[in-house]
Amino acid sequence: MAKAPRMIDVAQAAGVSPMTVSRAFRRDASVNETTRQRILAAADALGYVFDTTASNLRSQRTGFVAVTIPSLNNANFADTVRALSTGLAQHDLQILLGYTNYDMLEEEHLIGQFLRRRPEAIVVSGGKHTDQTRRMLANARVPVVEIWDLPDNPIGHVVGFSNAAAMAPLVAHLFNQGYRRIGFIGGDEDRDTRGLDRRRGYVNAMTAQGLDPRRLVASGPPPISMREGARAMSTLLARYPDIQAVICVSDLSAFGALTECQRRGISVPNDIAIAGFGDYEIADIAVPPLTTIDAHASEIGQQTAAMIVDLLQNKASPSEPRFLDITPTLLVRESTSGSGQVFEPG
Amino acid sequence: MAKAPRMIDVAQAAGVSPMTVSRAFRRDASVNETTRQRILAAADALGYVFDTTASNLRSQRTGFVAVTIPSLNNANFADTVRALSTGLAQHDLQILLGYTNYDMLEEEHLIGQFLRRRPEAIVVSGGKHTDQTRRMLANARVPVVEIWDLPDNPIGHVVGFSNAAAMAPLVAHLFNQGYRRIGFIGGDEDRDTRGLDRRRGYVNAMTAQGLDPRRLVASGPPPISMREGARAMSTLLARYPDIQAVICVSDLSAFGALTECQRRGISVPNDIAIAGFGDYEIADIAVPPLTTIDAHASEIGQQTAAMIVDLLQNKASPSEPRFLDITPTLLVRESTSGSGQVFEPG
DNA sequence: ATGAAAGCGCTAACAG
DNA sequence: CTGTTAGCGCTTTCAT
Repeated sequence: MAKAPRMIDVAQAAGVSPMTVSRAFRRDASVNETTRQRILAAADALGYVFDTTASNLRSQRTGFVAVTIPSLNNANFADTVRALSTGLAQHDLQILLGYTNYDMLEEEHLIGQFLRRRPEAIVVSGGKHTDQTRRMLANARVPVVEIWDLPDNPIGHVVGFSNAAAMAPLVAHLFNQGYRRIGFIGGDEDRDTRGLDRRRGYVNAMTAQGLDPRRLVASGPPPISMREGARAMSTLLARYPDIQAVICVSDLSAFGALTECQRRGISVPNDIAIAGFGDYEIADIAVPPLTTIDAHASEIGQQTAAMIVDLLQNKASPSEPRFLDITPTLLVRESTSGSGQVFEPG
Repeated sequence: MAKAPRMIDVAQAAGVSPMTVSRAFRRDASVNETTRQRILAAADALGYVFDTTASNLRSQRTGFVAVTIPSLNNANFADTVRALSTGLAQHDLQILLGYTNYDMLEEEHLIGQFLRRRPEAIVVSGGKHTDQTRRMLANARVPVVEIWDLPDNPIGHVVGFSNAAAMAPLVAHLFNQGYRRIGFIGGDEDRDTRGLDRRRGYVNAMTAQGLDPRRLVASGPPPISMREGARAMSTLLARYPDIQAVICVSDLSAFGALTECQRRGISVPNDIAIAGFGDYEIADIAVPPLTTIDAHASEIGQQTAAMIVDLLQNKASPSEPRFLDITPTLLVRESTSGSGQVFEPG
């Protein structure tokens, strides 16, 4: 079993210099088409595999984009990553994916590891990070994009939305439907920053409507689960028997809450209305379908990819931080008595 | 804005040679603890970030393990990847994750790209690949592990189970419960190889029990969705009105089927029994809870990580291909009239 | 425990 | 369109 062939072996086999082989393996390079074919054939015959490792060092470009998300197993983040990945792949950029498990220290560790691999851009979920993480990102000398949030004090660029503001149209919708005693399930864990933001948004919106915002039940630490949603619904029913409607931090807990109602013979939406967040498939197919908020996960990924590609192409002129607000959309479904129309928040 | 510091800058600041800095940045290296502290302090002061890119080239080790899965947004694969990632991280191995979108040509492309990055091991989902992919993997000079399947003709190592054989205990269970007219939803798309295997397993098991295995309905191309499960249930009810029980290729389609029954006022399991595959959270929390098959997704990831770590440590002696069968477990729940006990298939 | 020399495999920069 | 030279930033190897 011989040693793996290198570029110089291909060059010799094809009767050219290594430089020409190098050019032949890139798209933009100016190599005679006939020569190129001969080189690729020689490479194939030898079983040559291009060594990105050496290329990266010499060219000072890795083609990596580091991405951290809280959880791998979350349809929303998966959609964002998929769109991001697709958009980046068209420009030969490859995602280096890490999940933080909703832990800012884990994120710090991941970012530290990723930076050593010299990514060309960095994407982080959320706007809350440890000081050390902020420092590392600020010094990273590559574009940083915070997604799925609208941080007060962004590190670099932003593609996201306000998790707090997103709740207002939903509270308004429930109010318009006649609901007054509206509860909230989820988001009292420090780690679940987006959950906390939604909870805060609920409190603000309720207060603004002159309603009592204190019917709050935790749904356990992230990741948000259906089971915890069901348990929280139990607690809510015991603690606030007069409850008329409940907003859940996620469609997963919302569905869990719905099942708890089913088990108890409580009719949704006749007895209690339920709404979620995220427009997961379960929300659409549940019986009854759940009112929810579409955060446009794919579009966040798509726009982030576009932004990164653009930033890398114009890297000579370090542009201003960009701030892209992808406003979520309220989807009214039967679980809150609606008739299925879509409201774009004002 | 000065150039990013290199190892030699840290060496000068700490009054040592670059070689000592290099050693200080690795765990096993023999560097005086005082010196090490001085070096790390100097590195910190300079804002030095270790360059893995150069390290990779010189040491001919990247720390990458390439992993391809069909879909990012699938709780089973996510669980496997999480366990795999955790197990590998303890040995400074980092996953390079790609998703094939259930497309063997996409897989081929991904593997080709990944090989250029010189991964130290490769993990692929399933045992069906293009010839070109098989060739690339066979020539990769690193361990290859096929997971989530038990291929007839493995490329290298295997950690998985027979998707076909997994169906037998479920068919037997339904038979024992008295069901005879049992249908199957899912898996007639070429791309969905595991779905096809389960369908084949259903046909085999039904035939073995002397039952009619022809009540089959497709549930569309992967990824498997709840919506398609509901649609397939409609078709099944129209086509085979005498149906008593239905096995679905996944818990997602099983839940979709359940919702279709709910919409039609069909009682599960009184009128029709429903079973799924994968032990997704939805199966446990649905009303009624769904009988399913736990494929032990996390354990597959864990065992794969352990195998890779072991193979890399003993790389001097190229061992025999290893073949690890992680037998799935049948979980009987209310949706098939069971009372909740667990059967380990004989 | 530390250092000096050499080079991993490719490509930037320049030349023609 | 193609070639030559040098070197990316680390670590292997050998020495002390």
